[in-house]
Amino acid sequence: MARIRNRKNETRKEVITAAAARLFREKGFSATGMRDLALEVGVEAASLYNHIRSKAELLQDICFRTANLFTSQLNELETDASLDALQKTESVLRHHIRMWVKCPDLMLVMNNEHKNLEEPYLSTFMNERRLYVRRLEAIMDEGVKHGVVRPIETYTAVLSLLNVVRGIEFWHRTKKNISAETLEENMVKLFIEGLRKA
Amino acid sequence: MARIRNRKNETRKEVITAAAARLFREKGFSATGMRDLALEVGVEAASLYNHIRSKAELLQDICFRTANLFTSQLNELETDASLDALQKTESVLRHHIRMWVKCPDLMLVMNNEHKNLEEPYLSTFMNERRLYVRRLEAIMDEGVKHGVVRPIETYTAVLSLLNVVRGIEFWHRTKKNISAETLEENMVKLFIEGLRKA
DNA sequence: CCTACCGATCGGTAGG
DNA sequence: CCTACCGATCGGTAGG
Repeated sequence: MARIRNRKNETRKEVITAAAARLFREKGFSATGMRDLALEVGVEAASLYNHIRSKAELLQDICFRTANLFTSQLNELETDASLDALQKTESVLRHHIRMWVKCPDLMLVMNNEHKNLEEPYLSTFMNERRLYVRRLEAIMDEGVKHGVVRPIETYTAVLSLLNVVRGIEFWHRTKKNISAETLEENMVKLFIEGLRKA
Repeated sequence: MARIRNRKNETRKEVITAAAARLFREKGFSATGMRDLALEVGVEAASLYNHIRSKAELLQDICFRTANLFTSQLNELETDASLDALQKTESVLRHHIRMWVKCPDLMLVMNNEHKNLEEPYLSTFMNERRLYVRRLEAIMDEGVKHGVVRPIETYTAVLSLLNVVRGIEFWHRTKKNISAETLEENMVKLFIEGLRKA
């Protein structure tokens, strides 16, 4: 029994989740009503429940599926022996930049609204995030040890990397006259040059 | 008629506002109920209204009073002829770091919850923020022109500066074994070295 | 996918 | 600062 798909080949549930991400971003999870969401999708509120289990489930989907896009990139990267630690760091940074450029709704909801997750999802999410940070730290530590990264407190550097890219939200709003590619190159240069051992 | 103050010399309204900032940070503005706030302060919900006008007013206070701490620092800095543009940038960065270290609740609520402001406050806030960004851009542009800042797209650099420091939220949670001073020096070095003309 | 509706909770007020 | 309470709105369900 094939699911009904729209022109963009999305199932009804995917349409609802994308609309939810947009609204959760704009108004916040808690301030977004199921009636707002229904209006956005073009049905009555009660009809949403034929496709989703609850409002909470929408947030879980958004947070965990987005987080997985980062974990899986890191999985591939860690096993790549052709890159040194600074190159790996740059690759992670570029992945973050591209995600912020491509799907700011998902990134903002994951970053700002995950606190609305219910247990046990909240704890799982926080643990996954902590682990991700530690893995990045390990890469940078290796870079310092091998002399490609300036001797710096790598914990601070990881926190900085994860957050510099949040400026892209602002860039999205104003668009400016600068392309996504230029933005990426500028951010990479700024950050990686701050990191590179002279 | 002197207002009643507690041991920390805070008026009742100040106590309520500080508690509100903590809750708005933890749960978000919309998910925080006046009954939650009342519980935190130790009174009944109805009693809060002897000190504040509305829930919305609490958010306005937090957002605008915090924003003003940045505008006034910038006002002083701009008229200081003894500093070059890179030194001014460093001074702004240090101010941001110290604010995130000192009052993370205010910083997080201002940054994540200002979207819940009602008009005309929302527009006023967004305009003030846009202006602040432009003033920082002007400082960095001057730095590029005078050859103290690496020739980079300064808009990107400003967005980066405003956001690198958000990592401090994470630092607060874990504490690690690194002091606020070390954190500040690390962040400043990382960012300013990325900016400085070689 | 809709109409009709539920119990719970929301921000806030009246009156003392 | 409290008790008592209001209308509105919330997420979600029943039944078709």
